[in-house]
Amino acid sequence: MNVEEAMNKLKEEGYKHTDKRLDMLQLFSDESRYIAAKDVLESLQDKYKGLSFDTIYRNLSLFSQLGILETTELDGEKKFRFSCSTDHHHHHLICLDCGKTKHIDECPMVTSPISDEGFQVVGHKFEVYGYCEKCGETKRKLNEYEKLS
Amino acid sequence: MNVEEAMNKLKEEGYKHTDKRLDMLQLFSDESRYIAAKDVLESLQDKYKGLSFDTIYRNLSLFSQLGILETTELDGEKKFRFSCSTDHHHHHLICLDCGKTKHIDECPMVTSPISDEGFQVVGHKFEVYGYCEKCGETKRKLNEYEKLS
DNA sequence: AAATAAATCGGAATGATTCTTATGAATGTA
DNA sequence: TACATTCATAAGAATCATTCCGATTTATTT
Repeated sequence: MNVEEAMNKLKEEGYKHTDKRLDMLQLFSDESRYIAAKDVLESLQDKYKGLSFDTIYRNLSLFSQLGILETTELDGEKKFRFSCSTDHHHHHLICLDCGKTKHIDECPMVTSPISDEGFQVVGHKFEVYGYCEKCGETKRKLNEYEKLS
Repeated sequence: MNVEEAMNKLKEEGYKHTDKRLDMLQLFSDESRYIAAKDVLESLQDKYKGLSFDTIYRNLSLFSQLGILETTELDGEKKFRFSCSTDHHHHHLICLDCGKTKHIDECPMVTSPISDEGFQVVGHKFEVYGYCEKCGETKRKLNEYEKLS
């Protein structure tokens, strides 16, 4: 999935092509990380001065419905990222600071699937959390600084 | 961990013993399921007429800090359950309707641990979602009913 | 260019959670 | 037991993310 494919999908499904939608998709396509609604707004409100939260949320939710974006819930916020183009099922390692992700190819539900007669299984979530190199370094420096004062 | 141990832990750490805390813990100990703050309030406000959300949230967060409760975020809400007494690391299968849980003994981070030089890993989440027997049955019946009308 | 259906704005409404301030309750000590 | 101290609580205000609504604007179709 890329921006062009996503825009085509929108048109196919009867949704309109707008500059805001294009820019939103471009934003996600540029970064392999989870982004919250407020960050999307922030990125675009220079270009679109009256940009409303409603527009952001409506489009994020539309994009998710259409499979253009993946979503997760973290730290009290819904976060979104461009759907990975790899065609195999996978999970992510996620930076708790900046949302940056890395693929995890193994899926526990594939390697040792959970099934239970008492439960009808409909989905699963496997996420590994940590700090990416950059954010880890920032934390280390801040920590050092704190110790000085 | 049981209610008594939890109350002892509170005292050890300098927190006071109150009836509300006891009842909250009792509520969790009775049920092996994830419960949201509003449900805790609902369960206790017959007995404690002026019971405030603040009390619930403050205590839930205290219990979590002390390791008395486990927590997860689901459907836009923080949910809590009594810490499992088993001493080995494990995960849960969770009913999306009522929060009921079942243990999953296998952990993907143990069977095939994820590590990455670029990321400093600090945690992970593995949850399987579904519907328990009871809620699945309810859904089936509702569905049938919808078709009739 | 006009018609129409969808998208957007702006702000109000909602729902979960946290904060604040004054009051009340539990514990330790005399 | 009485008192002081410290923690816990109530009530409601404040905050934050998210959704909803009515009026207006824009993209597409004709």
